Amino acid sequence: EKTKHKDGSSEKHKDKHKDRDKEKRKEEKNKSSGDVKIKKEKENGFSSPPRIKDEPDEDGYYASPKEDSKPLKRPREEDDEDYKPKKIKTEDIKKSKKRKQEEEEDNKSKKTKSKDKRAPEGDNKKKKQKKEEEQKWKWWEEERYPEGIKWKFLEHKGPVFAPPYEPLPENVKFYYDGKVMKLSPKAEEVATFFAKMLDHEYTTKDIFRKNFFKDWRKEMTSEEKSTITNLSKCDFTQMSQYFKAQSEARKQMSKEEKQKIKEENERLLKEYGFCIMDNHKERIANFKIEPPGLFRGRGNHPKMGMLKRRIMPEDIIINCSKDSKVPPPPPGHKWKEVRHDNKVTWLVSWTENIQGSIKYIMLNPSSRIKGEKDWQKYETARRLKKCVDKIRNQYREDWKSKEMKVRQRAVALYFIDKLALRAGNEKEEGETADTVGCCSLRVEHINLHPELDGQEYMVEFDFLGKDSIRYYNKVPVEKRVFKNLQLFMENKQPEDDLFDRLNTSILNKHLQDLMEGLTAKVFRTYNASITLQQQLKELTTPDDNIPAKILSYNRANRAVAILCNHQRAPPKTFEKSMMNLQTKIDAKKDQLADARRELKIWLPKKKAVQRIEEQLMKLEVQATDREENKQIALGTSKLNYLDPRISVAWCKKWGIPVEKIYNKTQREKFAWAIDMAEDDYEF
DNA sequence: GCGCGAACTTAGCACGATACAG
DNA sequence: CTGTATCGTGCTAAGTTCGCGC
Repeated sequence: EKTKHKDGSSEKHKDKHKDRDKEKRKEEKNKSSGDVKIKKEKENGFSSPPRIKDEPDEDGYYASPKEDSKPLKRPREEDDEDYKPKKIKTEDIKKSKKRKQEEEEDNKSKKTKSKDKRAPEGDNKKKKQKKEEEQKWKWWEEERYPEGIKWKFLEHKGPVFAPPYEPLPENVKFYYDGKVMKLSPKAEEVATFFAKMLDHEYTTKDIFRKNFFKDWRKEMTSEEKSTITNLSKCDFTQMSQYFKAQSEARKQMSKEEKQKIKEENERLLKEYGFCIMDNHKERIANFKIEPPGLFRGRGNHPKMGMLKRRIMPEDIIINCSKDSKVPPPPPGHKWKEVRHDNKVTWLVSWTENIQGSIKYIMLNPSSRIKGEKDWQKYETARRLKKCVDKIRNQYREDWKSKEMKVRQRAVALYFIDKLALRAGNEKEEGETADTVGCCSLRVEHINLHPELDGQEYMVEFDFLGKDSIRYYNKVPVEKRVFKNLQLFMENKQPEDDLFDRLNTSILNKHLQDLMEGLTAKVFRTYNASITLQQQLKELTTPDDNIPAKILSYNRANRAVAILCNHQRAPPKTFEKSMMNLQTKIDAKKDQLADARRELKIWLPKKKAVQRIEEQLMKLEVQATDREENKQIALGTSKLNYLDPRISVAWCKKWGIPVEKIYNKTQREKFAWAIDMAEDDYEF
């Protein structure tokens, strides 16, 4: 009975999606065809990491032998316990009880040994060697604040505003309907935004033009408004050429001029790029306010072309501590508000005019406040590791449930787990591009094949996900899942929701019951990290040299990127650069042949031959790596999904310098992991 | 339980800086 | 030394999650 659809559910959804233009959507992003598809299929084995291997081994897992010798002072989960009693909120107390049972033993063995760094209020180290100390500050060895409190002291200089508009020189003309027309400053500024984009394809798109023109007219004087009634009669070519010349001139600048600009940027960074948070100087991520311009969303965005207005001090909310020096607004201006909220991490905020959402200035990933959160994220994923088998068994049971919503939840969770899909919140139609995640999948996004490519129960996914990146995948599923999907699709239109009894809120609430802190995205983190760990084990050959090992690392990384569908447009110069590399390889081969010939005559050349062999090998590895990486982006997973301790441990185990894996910025972000992970770290 | 805003993480791309080849 | 390929960074859009008020 209960598995039947509610009456009218189909109707409701039909209505909701009625004017979506399916065809356009399909066309939108076909860049992900060909190679990626093939690779995806080839490496699909990685999509569902081998379950058996992942089982935590009861004894060895929680306490790794090395842990004792480490001054790991703040085992996260323990700390939580410490702080919980102080909390007032009933919900937190409930949580803490639950957690106590579940995982008290985790990290138990980690002793807090080193004595020097405890005091958080900046003691003896405050003054002496300040710079060096700051650079090396190991926040991960200090105590955390109780949950909810983000800082005690915060001082900063406020944001850097976009440079003011510089009117065009007199000789740069704008023509309307063939006649020269002098625009008012405001109208001119907006016109220049359009002129700068003239070469982009999207200035030819109807929506873009319509949105732009509407917003442009708002900036015009009434006279301009009455004259300029048709965008197609506007001639921006002189403006466009002027800007091209400008950017050309910038490139041609002398060394001194470039140096001057560089110095100016450094000055800005020094002055505005840092804040003081709790006795430490921390780098700010985005201290510059976004300049005005024309909005270009990703994919087929209904608001493309709209004017992103200039942000003024009067729009700005400053957040800092009461006892700090409040940054002064620019002369003649006032802040919208100054507040002192230490329950949040941002320093500056304003409301943006396209979606009406709030934008923030926050700290750099290397900061304590971001790093702690990142660390915590991976600890949550590791907790999932401990109970993932139970959860998997549970959702498999739920496939048989009498209740439709339980079945839908269980199938959705299966997708999230197996395919690392995103949760998929509902989106307001007409506000953003039409993209979906798991819970918001529609019937039209999947195709069921009882048999395909020689496999049974195949599901073919084809939809646009975050950033309108296409997700295309064919996966075999269990019979029960297949049957359920058939049931969910019964009597529905293509534009109806596949999971009509489910949304992210319902799903996450359920997950919360399965494990504290569990949400849909934890599965992505967990599966990404466990895949990396498992792939590294599988792919690393002990006898390989360093370049070959790094290729293995990149391949493991790639498996994750494919799992998470992190694509990129193939670099514009890809073919060319591959050819260059091939040329080099051929040259190296010749050189090797020559050297070998000489060797026969003159034995001491042996070393030279070896060197050339090594160089050749390096080049070949590089070529393979590049080819395999054509449309895969490794950065996103490396930065957001892979527990850095896995990579650090791998580097230590095989004697690979960590610089080969992480560049400077990444090493700063992952300083905590580089410092604490030993070669035997287990995710 | 729902809708909504706030806060914070995740995302790809453009472009400038840097390395490298000629 | 200069032009070009590659790499790193900045930018900011687009997600997820949480908590609040009804």
